[in-house]
Amino acid sequence: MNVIISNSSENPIYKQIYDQFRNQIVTGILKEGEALPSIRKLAREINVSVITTKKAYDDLERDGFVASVGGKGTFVSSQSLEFLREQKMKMVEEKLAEAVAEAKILGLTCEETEQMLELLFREE
Amino acid sequence: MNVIISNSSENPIYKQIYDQFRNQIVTGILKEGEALPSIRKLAREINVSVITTKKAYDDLERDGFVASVGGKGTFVSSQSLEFLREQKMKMVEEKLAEAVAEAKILGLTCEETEQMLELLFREE
Amino acid sequence: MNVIISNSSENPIYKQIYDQFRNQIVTGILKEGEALPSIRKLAREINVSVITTKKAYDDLERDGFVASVGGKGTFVSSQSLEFLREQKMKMVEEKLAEAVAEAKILGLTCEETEQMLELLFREE
Amino acid sequence: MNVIISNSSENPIYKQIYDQFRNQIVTGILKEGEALPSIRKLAREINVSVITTKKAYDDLERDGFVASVGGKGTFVSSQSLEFLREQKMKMVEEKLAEAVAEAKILGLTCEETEQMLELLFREE
DNA sequence: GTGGTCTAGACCACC
DNA sequence: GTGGTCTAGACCACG
Repeated sequence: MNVIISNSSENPIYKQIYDQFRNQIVTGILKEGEALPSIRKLAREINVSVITTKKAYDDLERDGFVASVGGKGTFVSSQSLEFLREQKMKMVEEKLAEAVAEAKILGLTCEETEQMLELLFREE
Repeated sequence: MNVIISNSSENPIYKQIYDQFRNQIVTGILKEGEALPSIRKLAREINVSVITTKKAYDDLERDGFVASVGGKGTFVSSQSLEFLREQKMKMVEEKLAEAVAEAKILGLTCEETEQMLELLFREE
Repeated sequence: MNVIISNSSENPIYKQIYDQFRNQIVTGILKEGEALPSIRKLAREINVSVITTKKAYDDLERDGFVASVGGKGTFVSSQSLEFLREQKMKMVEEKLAEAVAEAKILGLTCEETEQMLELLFREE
Repeated sequence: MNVIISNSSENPIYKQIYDQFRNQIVTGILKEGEALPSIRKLAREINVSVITTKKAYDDLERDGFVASVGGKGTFVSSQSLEFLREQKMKMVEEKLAEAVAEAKILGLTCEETEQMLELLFREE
């Protein structure tokens, strides 16, 4: 199973599930047409309520990453590489924008911030 | 009044108050020894409950930015420039680390991420 | 219920709750992973406001004794015996330091103070 | 002036004044019949309200340490050495009792606590 | 059910 | 006036 849940995370469980599948889809680990585990099977394996896995799958479907087929299962939607790339950029950009906003407020220069970014990239 | 509250923000009100005063302190807008508005005056002006402003001030005190003196008021603590600089870095680094983690997961290179950062810095 | 509140105590109620849970944790009566009563259940049982029990739990969390998990409950954190022993020592030392300061001001010798301590220990 | 006030102390100002005069009396620094500074003079010198110094003097009088003579001033009461010694012991004992109570709750032995006391005595 | 947040009042000690 | 504490409700997200 490619989903790992942390009870101590600040993120709600349904969001953790959502994020991990979305990441696997945009990075190509889960490919177009591939089936996700059934909500019940997943719920059993990671020990959460079916309601919780259902909510994660609903959100994935709402955002166009998967499609539910009644009585069959849930499958990765077909998407252009373009779309996937855009999604990736958007996800990083959101987080990055917050950091930049903070840096601006605090009067850090672009160069200082870049140095921090490089350090963080090399780490770990 | 130097505090602006957004009810539609995902951040709780007390956090918004906390953030804004913390920003003003680390950037030197509020200086050592200066008084913050009283919890009741602030509560009145931004239309929130006293308990909410109190919680923000409690958190600021816990983190060493201000000191509350019963019957007197709440004042910016004296702290080294060192400390302020460290705080600034820490605040940006936290956000930046999230962005970098996301970028790594999605397979972006350090250079690509830096380009996005530069763009965001120039913007707006 | 292992919590007893005195309205006539000089300590605020949230502090009384905090102290009693902290004591039970450092002495091992409450063990790692064990659940504390929910803030609402506790509030009902000892007849105080929810906000008061919440404040006690917040403080316990801030000091690393428990972890609150939204929608789940509040649980004793895992911590080393080392940490617990240190906490114990710190708690007694704080009070003892006050007594020693007073004794010094008043010109009592170490021996005199020790005798008082022994008497107090044998008592009751 | 033998009174020092700390605005950052958790003790209210009137209590700080009370404590310092009481200490000076029981240790014999202020002797029987000696005059305390007038409430107004003291208030001016330590920069607090007259109401505050008045409250401290009232409490000292209530507890038998000084006597106010209308239009004259405030003077240290005559007291037996016996009484002073008892007061001293009582003051230390109160603080010590708290420490011992805490130590007992936490399962520390008398010997362990004595060792801490000795350490604290030698320090500083 | 749980915790997280918030409101609109209130009383107190202190200055 | 100030901060410190408390109450008795309420709504929300989460499971």
